[in-house]
Amino acid sequence: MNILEKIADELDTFSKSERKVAEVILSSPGTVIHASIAALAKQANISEPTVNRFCRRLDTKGYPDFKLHLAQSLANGTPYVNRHVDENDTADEYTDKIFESTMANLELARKSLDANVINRSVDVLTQANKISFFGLGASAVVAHDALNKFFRFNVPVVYFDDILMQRMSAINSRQGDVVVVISHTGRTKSLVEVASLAKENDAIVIGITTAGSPLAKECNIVLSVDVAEDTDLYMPMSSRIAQLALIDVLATGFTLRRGTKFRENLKKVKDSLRSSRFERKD
Amino acid sequence: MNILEKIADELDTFSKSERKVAEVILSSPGTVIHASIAALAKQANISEPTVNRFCRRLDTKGYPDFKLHLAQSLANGTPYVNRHVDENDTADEYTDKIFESTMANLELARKSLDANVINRSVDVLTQANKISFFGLGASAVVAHDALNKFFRFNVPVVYFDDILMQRMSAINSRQGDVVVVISHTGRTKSLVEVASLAKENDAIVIGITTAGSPLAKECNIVLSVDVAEDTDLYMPMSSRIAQLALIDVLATGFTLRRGTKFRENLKKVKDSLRSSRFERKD
DNA sequence: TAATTATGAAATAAATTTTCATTATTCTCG
DNA sequence: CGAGAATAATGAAAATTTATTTCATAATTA
Repeated sequence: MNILEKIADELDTFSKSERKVAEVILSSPGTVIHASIAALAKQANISEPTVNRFCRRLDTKGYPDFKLHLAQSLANGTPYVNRHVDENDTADEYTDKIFESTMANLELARKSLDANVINRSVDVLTQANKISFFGLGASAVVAHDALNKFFRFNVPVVYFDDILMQRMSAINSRQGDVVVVISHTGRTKSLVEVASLAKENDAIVIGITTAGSPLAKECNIVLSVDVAEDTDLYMPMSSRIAQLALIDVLATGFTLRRGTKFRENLKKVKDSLRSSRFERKD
Repeated sequence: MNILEKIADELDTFSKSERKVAEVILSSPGTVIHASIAALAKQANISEPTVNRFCRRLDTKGYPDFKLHLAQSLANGTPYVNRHVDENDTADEYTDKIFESTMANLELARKSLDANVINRSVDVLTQANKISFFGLGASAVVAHDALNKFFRFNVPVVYFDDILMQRMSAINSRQGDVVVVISHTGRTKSLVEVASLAKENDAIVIGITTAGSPLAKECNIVLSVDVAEDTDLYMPMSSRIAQLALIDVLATGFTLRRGTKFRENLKKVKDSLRSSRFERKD
């Protein structure tokens, strides 16, 4: 925990003199980090040893160490945090808030990912005869993106955002096929059914969803991506971006696993697009 | 600027001994903040006054002050930077790198966005009779996502990722229509044509693309999103995520502009999905 | 009122900075 | 090119500043 919060938190447990220092620190931490122990003691009208004891009480090694902690708390001024858009925000404000929330959620998502599961997913994907990506609504976008990426790998890959097509495709799957089912909540009935059908037909089912959800239960491998609830404006926002980053991770793992030759191929795919583009003049 | 970056930046301008300290600091800044000036001097095989002079050179008041700055630099974690995936990275490593690069690029994109342009775009979008989103390849995913969002607003909205459909749609556009054309490079010939056609037919064309690109020249409004080049593995990665965040911003701006009543409507749309979902037990 | 805890003055210790002499480097001019 | 003056860089030691410990006293609690 941030040392400033800690001070605020333990304010009641301090002795009279300690509280005096605490208050001085809380009221202008920015000044304190440049003050000597003598200056701070004077400002708080207490003695230097008391300041020193105060520092130790907060699990620091002494005054200089305490200042270090304090400086770090202050530096963390604006870590990326989920900040909610407000009715009266200007364009500048809501733009910042959305970007920050997105970053905060990516950070969260990153922490929640398990490298072992990613490794296993990559294993499975590299060995697949055919890869299918299924999603609905916002998750359809993620599936669509996955198609775009994996399509370049010259692997049979399909993507459906239509319930019926998904069902039919799932029913027709067979051993060696991999089905990636994407749903943030993991509670969309038809998708859960699709996952279950694919599994019954011997496909390996990878779920990009919340751990413990009904969908997760139907999957062989669950890639769970934690993000804060998408409360803003009732639209999925951060969750899909975290999922997209995960797709990038899987695609990257795939190419790394396939080796150098394979990556030269990728370059060819990219170059093949050149003629459809205006040349760069620089 | 972060003092660590500053040290790295000015490395050439240092004297021999100063460079020694600099290197020790850069290689393990976390240790240094807990070291005394004597310890650091010894570690770098130089004298204490040299360390002191080094600190002053970096515009700090002395060694303790320098440590404070250093601590603050460290507090911000490792600021998100573009780190490229390496051949031999483990799953853990490439996952981290991809997430970090993504966040770094979001930060970049955020800085490059102009609130005025966003405001104008939102103005135009809220007044549109019909909104079209066009993109190809990776940008089709972004257009797809935009459809998903704007569809909820109960506005006529379409999305095409097919060149011919895009052309036809563009030709049929009329005054009051808004066409949003998405392309990171802004050099895809057919999309530039589509933009130009739409403009000729009196639609307002908003481009989500790089400033100064051929596409940008055909647009009435250019929302330029700067990101570092997508060099990794020859696939668009960061650019599309920045674009998606921008779509979030536009959608948010849209709902804010439309007012409270409108947002209640959104909630209804969301609630209408409930029956297709498994209930949450908690 | 005794026991405990909190506090500060003074002494000590530690760390940092300054001073200054020495050494290394760069520049100038023959 | 090279000697030597000028300048800059460096470190040893002293001085100073800062932090910590010790211990006696005051305040609080039991």
